[in-house]
Amino acid sequence: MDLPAARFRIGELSRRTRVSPELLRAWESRYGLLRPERTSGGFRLYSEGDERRVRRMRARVRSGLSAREAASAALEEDSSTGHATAVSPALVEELDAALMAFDEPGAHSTLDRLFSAVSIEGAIAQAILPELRSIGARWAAETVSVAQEHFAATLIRGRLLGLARGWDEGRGPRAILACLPGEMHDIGLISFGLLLRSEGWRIVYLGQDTPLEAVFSALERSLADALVLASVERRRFRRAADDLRHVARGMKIAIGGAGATEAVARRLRATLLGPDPALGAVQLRADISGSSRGGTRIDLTAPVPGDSPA
Amino acid sequence: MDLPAARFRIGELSRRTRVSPELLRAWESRYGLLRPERTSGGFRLYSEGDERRVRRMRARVRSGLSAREAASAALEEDSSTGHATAVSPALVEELDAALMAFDEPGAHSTLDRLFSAVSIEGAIAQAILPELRSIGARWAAETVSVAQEHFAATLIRGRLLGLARGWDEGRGPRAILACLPGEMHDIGLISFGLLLRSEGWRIVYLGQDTPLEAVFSALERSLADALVLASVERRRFRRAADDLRHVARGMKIAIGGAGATEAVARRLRATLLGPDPALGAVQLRADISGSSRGGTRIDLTAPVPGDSPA
DNA sequence: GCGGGTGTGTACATAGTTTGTAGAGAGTCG
DNA sequence: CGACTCTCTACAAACTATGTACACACCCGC
Repeated sequence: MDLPAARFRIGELSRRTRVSPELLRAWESRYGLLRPERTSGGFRLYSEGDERRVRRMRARVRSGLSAREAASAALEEDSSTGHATAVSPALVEELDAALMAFDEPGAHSTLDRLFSAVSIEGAIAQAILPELRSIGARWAAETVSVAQEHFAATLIRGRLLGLARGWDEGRGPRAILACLPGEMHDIGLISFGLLLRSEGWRIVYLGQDTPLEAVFSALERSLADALVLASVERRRFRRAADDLRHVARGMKIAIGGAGATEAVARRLRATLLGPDPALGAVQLRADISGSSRGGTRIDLTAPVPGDSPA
Repeated sequence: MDLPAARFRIGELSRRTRVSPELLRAWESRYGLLRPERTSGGFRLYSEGDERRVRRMRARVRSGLSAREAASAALEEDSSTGHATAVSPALVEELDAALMAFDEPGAHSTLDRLFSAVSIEGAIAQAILPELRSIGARWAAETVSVAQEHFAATLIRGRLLGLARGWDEGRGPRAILACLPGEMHDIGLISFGLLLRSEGWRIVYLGQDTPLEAVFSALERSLADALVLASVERRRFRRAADDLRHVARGMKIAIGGAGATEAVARRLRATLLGPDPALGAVQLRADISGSSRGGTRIDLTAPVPGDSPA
């Protein structure tokens, strides 16, 4: 993972983080956020670590902190936690072993270490979702029992929900997340919400099996920038489509989960989210700021065939 | 995700607490409610502790105290960390107000205080279950909307699941808890689990919609002393009865939820749990140690008509 | 009931702070 | 040479501090 330390200049950092070069320099001189190397001619040379620090700073600012406080938080977090960027495969194996053995304390303690070793988002994207996908695959191949699958999904859902606090605070754009009526598979959607949150969004999470009435009510209240709907079954989208269509006008809608197809997306004038939640979060941000272009699908609801098995 | 001591300015505090900046300053100068740090330029910098204090103040004001008394109460509560044994009705009212107003941060902060004021079990038995029952009643009377009910149930389920850690550790008797296949109403069962846990039991929690296969698998592994099954619908018990009957031999079974009737209990040779989880926990302990006496029914799954509404 | 005092939330004017952005002029890189 | 970057300065918008004023409700003694 330590590649030969790629270095890039301010324009590149600006493009990657969507923070203007002027502002990057201001953050450096005012708050000491960055301490880039220099070329012999004096150009700044940044590393990926700098990029992460900028992202953290930006997320804090979006969550309502002043620039100065955001910078000091981003710097502090930098030094305090020796956050690795990659999850050790051993840890994922350990998680899998605990889940397969119905070892609840073991699984929780592994998850504790996972979350303290890397960011929550990293843990989700690099360990939890891959593990769930792996379980799903083995379940399909019948090398994992229904009981094991159910245990793993229930434990992980509880853990993720425990992380879902203060979702709606701060200042970023706001997304409303809901599973369609009848849909109980919510692990993918919760993961997506956590990743979106780390991108600076505020989340209004409506959960499993959300009555459309609750969706409308949330829309009326919350000045949302986007509505994200998920279901593994296409018929749920079809059933809800008519009611949702007249919402689609003023509102950016995104749909995900195995039931979300291109046809449904066209019908609702919605963005079709791809199978990778991390990419999906970026995609949604891009969509909001203008260009609408369907990328890969996000598998919002089915990292495990039955995360709430039927 | 817990940021290191984030400090924020008055506008952010205002947004978080929904109290105007003018009023925050007035509360500070008039009652000394807050004592924020200052930037070099003189801007106030608040902490999360300040935020909590404002929320407490606001809650007291809403419940009828004068501003001056509310402030002194909020300040006092700050210093006294002593565990009360009874939940203050004001706190329950505050929880209700936050839930009905879709105020997620407010609800979480009220729950935080609830849990820190009394034990988790006390909070559940004295505040959360009554509140859920009250919402259920008002939902039936149509003074609470589907959206409100769904919001409250989803938030509280997430919170309770977050408490469900290390359930299976220790040395007490062990109970396996599961909702029958298809059954999604699990808030009552989780509450029951938490109360049972506080009675010293170890809990194996299988969750919503548990395949019978997962139940059997857990039984084989765990040397359990009791099996607790819940459903709001009688047909789920009927459907599962045959498969469960031959389990009933070596195992103490208890059933609860609106679908659990005396007839079903007789058929499964199970104990019928009453509507009050706290009593139910005591009852189950008594049953295990010998005498089997059905008391009142535990409403394991329906403190809210649709805690996972369909 | 009725004036006057009090408690409380809100509004405003004026001054100062914070922060993102912009431009000039010179230098660097490929 | 063109595109990019450097430093320094400036500036405007948004926010905040302070102090004062005001509207309204409530309570009190009469």
